[in-house]
Amino acid sequence: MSLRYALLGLLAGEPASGYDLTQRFEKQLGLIWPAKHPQIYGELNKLADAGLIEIDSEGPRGRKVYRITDAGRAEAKRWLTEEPVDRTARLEPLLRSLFYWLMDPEDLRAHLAAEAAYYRQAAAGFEQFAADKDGGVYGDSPQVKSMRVTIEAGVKLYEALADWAEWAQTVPPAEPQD
Amino acid sequence: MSLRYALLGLLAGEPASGYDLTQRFEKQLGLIWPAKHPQIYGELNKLADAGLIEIDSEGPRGRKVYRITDAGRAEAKRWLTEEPVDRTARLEPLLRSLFYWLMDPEDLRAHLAAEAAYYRQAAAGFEQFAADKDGGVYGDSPQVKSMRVTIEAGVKLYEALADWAEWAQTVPPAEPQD
DNA sequence: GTTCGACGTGTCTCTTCATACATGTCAAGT
DNA sequence: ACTTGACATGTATGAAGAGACACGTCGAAC
Repeated sequence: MSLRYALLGLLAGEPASGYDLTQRFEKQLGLIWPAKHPQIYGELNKLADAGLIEIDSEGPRGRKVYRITDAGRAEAKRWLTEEPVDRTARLEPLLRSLFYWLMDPEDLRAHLAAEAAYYRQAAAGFEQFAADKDGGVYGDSPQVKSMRVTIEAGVKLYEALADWAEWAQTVPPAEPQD
Repeated sequence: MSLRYALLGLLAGEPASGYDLTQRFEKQLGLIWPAKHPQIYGELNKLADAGLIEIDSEGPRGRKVYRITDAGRAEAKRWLTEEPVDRTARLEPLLRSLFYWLMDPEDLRAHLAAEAAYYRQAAAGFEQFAADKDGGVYGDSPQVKSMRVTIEAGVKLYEALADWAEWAQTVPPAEPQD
């Protein structure tokens, strides 16, 4: 259900086509809410049928730019204020860590090093983004201010994971099991 | 696919029934990898068909205790060392934060306070768990050592989110939009 | 003129997961 | 004797999501 609101929220910021939105998911939203084009196009059609968005203009190659409607804006706001937050997290890397005792120590060392590197780099990516925002590269519209808050969550989250993976490397390995 | 390995990993630690495993997901794993009983029972039957687990004993009320097989242990190890880590994260609260600019400031304040409280409490839960482990309540088997590592991730992660939600409350609200 | 890469929208199929429904057992308290 | 709550395992249905397949367009480089 969240993808529906993600699209609605993005369109509340500015009109966009399915292709535009797919790019944004790929480049910006992938780390917090991934979505592929089949799902996006499908959901856009459902949103249009429901009258929450409408076609703003059509362009070359069948491009359809959508715009949010008043009903859509109201629905987005309703979601934000009335729908309970879904705090479900599904973190495969943490699930794996529960079974580290099954791994050979050398494999585990390599694994944790890769984990730390990945998370540190992801955090750095968010930080770069934050620096650009703070530097005014994107202006200071309300949307940009909210995005800055989201990015801060990304920084803190991925740094926490990087710190964890580094810390885990200092924990003495258990005897290997078979 | 991960649930399959979650069950395999848990059974590598000790034999358990579907009911036992459901309880563990509810009480311990819910915050990092939720799973409900229909999925668990279904997956257990598939694992048994594949010869990765087998029935250890049967008890009252149709209770079936499963035990991991050698093939299952090998498969779990293969997963841990050969399968690429899936670092996909899908965090609805962070997605929401992207659209905070659509909310009325007073609603947002209340929302962030609730977020901070929730994450702080979740972190405290993990910390309590960690303290028990460190206090030796659960012994110091290799499984417990791994779980201690996982718990540390939980602590760091949820504290990061709590810090974020508290920090976000200090960010001056944007002008309300309609 | 052709080729190539980005642009652009869609369908089909399969897996995963959530929710509701369905069924029955056993122990303990009243 | 009866009721209640925990124990215990399943099925049915539908939504969400991933990956493959499918089709067509436009601009730029060669």
